[in-house]
Amino acid sequence: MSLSHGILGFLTYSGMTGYDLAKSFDSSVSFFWHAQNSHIYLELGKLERRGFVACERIQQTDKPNKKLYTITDAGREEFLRWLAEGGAEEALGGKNAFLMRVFFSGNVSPEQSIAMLRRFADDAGAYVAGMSGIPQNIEKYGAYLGSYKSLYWQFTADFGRSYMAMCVEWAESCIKRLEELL
Amino acid sequence: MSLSHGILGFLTYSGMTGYDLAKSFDSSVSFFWHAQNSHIYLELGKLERRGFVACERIQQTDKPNKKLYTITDAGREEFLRWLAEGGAEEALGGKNAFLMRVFFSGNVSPEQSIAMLRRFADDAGAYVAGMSGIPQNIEKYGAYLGSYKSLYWQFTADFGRSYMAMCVEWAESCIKRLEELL
DNA sequence: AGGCTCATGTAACCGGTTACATGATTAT
DNA sequence: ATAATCATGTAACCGGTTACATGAGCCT
Repeated sequence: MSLSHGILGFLTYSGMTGYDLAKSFDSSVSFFWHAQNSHIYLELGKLERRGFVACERIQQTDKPNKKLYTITDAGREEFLRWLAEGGAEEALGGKNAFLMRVFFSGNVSPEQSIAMLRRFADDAGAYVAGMSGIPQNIEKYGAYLGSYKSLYWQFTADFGRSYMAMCVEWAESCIKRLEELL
Repeated sequence: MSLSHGILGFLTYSGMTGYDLAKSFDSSVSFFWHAQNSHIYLELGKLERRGFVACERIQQTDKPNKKLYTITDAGREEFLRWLAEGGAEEALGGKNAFLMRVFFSGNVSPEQSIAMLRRFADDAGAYVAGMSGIPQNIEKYGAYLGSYKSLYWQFTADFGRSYMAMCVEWAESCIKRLEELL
């Protein structure tokens, strides 16, 4: 149950609508957590039923009406509890369907595998390129968040870049070894 | 639907029981894909209903009776189709609950974050240590699989090691930056 | 008129986990 | 005796995805 904790996390910054939350996810954590808006609305309902968030209906004349969610004391408590609970395994023991494909690629030709790895390396490169907007975002919202909080944002972005770089290096070395077989 | 394709992959090597498959997953792909035995049995049933595997009941006197599953032509076709379909995004856009925690760690003290990152680095180190048996396994089963197929096994193990090394390096550098704040 | 942003949901489905449940045979 | 290995499953649940469905207001 992690999307709900992400929602609580964003709500510690300020009250938000489901729509706002979807945008926040998209502009800051999307490279390691993609959130469907339908899922966000679902989770907001659950969080409200559990008393972790409160909802206020806001009438608007210029735009459609909306529901503003704010985190409650119980929600804050739950959020901090989640932050403190260990869980490094999550990043380690995770499923990787791509590696499953690599594992069984002995069933296809080196040429086909090279093509797959090539595509992988290119995608990883494109991913890094897609992250280029993050520093701007960090600077933009960082002033509002404060330098301490934005430092952690920076950390996650660094992780993403290191990971992608590692992927590219790994794929290139696999390709080299396969090319020796041609 | 990826466990089912993993099952099909193992069945291209030889006919197996659900029990055998659980052991195979555990001894070769567990560091990037953990499979529950209950789940394996469930998927075998589905695969049989779809005609991708065939089942033969085998009576044994020395051990409990068992069900031997073999891949069908349709299964082989589906397996190759899956291998060919792209999907590099799977390794890239995946969810990472640990990074979610890092992202929001601006809500706790540097000391607490350092402790979390320390644990993460240690866990990553332990993970690499836990992979030490893999080269032996590759050598052991590699002779049976052939050098071409075991090369890909090697690739996945290399990925695991590189990833863990990257994690350790990243965590150490985060810790250093946090220690400057103390 | 057409497309964009704002705004909120429902329903069906699916892959996977957890907990539970059983029982034979072999080795110590 | 008892632990380990061999062997197979069921049921409830849960987090998440996909597809569907709606509609106001703003800008060009």
